[in-house]
Amino acid sequence: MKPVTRFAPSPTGYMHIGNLRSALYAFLLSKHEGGTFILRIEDTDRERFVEGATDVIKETLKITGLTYDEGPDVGGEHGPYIQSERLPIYREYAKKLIDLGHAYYCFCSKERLESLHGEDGVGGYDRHCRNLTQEEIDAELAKGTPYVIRQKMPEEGVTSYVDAVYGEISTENKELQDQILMKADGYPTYNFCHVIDDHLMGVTHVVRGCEYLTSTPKYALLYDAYGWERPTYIHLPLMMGRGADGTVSKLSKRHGAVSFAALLADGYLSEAIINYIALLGWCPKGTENEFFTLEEMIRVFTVDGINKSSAVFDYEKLLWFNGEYIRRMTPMAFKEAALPFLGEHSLPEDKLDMVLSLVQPRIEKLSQIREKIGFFLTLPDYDATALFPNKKNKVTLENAKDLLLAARDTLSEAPEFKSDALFAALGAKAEELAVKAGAILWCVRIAASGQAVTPGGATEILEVLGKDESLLRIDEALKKLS
RNA sequence: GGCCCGUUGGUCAAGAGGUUAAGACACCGCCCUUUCACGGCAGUAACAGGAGUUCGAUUCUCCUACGGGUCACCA
Repeated sequence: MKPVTRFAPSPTGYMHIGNLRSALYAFLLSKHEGGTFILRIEDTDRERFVEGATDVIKETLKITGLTYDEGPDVGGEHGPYIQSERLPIYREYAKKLIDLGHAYYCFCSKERLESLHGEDGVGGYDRHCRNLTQEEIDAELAKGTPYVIRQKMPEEGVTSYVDAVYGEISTENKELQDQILMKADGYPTYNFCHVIDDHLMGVTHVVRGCEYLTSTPKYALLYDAYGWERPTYIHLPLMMGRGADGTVSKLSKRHGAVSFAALLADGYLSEAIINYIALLGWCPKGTENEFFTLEEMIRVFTVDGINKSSAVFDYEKLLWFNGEYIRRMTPMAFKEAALPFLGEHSLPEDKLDMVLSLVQPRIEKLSQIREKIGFFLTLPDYDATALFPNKKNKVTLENAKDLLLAARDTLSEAPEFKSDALFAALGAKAEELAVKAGAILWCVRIAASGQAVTPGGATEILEVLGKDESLLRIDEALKKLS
């Protein structure tokens, strides 16, 4: 039987990369064996519902290439795929569970429930309504008392299941709370509806974060109560973030950009993000390669490569991955990706292409483009006495002016303002003056850019600037040096 | 606090009783070079601690410590 997996996010308005990784693994697991990947929207919390949030989810899956076979917009034989549209189903199954003796009505007020909790907020339900008589239940129902439906946990014994990653997980049944299955507002809780849906949708492998590791026995019990076959559970190690104080905890906003959209906006590439998070908690067998397309991941993905211990999200390494991906882009692809990050500029098309080719190997995320190319647009105010001297090229404040004057002569006579030609001409000039080519090139580059570190060498910068602007900038430098 | 899970260099990680304990990021050095970056080469750095089991434990068991997760009418 081919595996059926699902990604079942809540529409919270943004896609956390931890969630995205869960989606990725679920996708890879099913696709590795040609199975089915389902998208299901878990929107049963009406208070947290965010307008348009479902679109964010769909958009993210589209960009990343995690195409789902069944879901809200693509349909499928197990729909609807939005939980708020499945309410009658949950009611039916809740009723059935009561009849089966594994659930019961609870009429306790929220006030009463709160009084049960200690000052630390920890404390469970005292099962007050667990043993109401049918008469008492009917009376409350007739009165219209608001109620919830709770799962009736076994009072003794042990419930265990085998997780594909963590192995056997056992819990004493006395540790299990009679958790709420149906809320007073008629909506189901996650604890209930995800089980119903997973079963009804034929999900064979439940892939999710390991924050569910300890509550899964309760879900397993639900499967058992209905007489359904339990799915294979695959809990994933958590993605952690390191705070400024050095402590680690579940990756959250205080650790930096954690939503897929925020990462994109910061100039990270979708492919790089996917590649990086794939390797956070999973390691392909039999290869040291770290670069994978989605197709390659599908081919090599196996559950036994999934790690048990949580992993700290390392922005440094993501940045490195991103830089690698940027360097591997075709000039055309890079241009397309870079355009939204360029901002206002006056570069003509041909010059823009050259600038981009200079910048592409030197940035690690697209948002770094602007600062890199700023000097092309306007010459920064710079301190000549600090920038010109350079020991390696034997440039001093004293000879810089002469070198620049010589360069100016050469450049003003240059028939063609192209990098290669200028490089040759300046080289010849250096030879004539018996100085290192580097000396003259250094001076020119500083004058042309006004900064010590630039994308591209001196003559490439000159070509982009053009003859007039280049000479202007050299004159400016000469003024500063005198 | 109860319960559950985890622990290999700063980070991600390979490893499956006998290895010089891989590799990647970061860092450091050198080379290349028209600055920087890229690229190439080299280097620093790890099995949390203690008991067992075993001829032999990073690897198996137990304990401790530390870290994390979970105990909602959130998912």
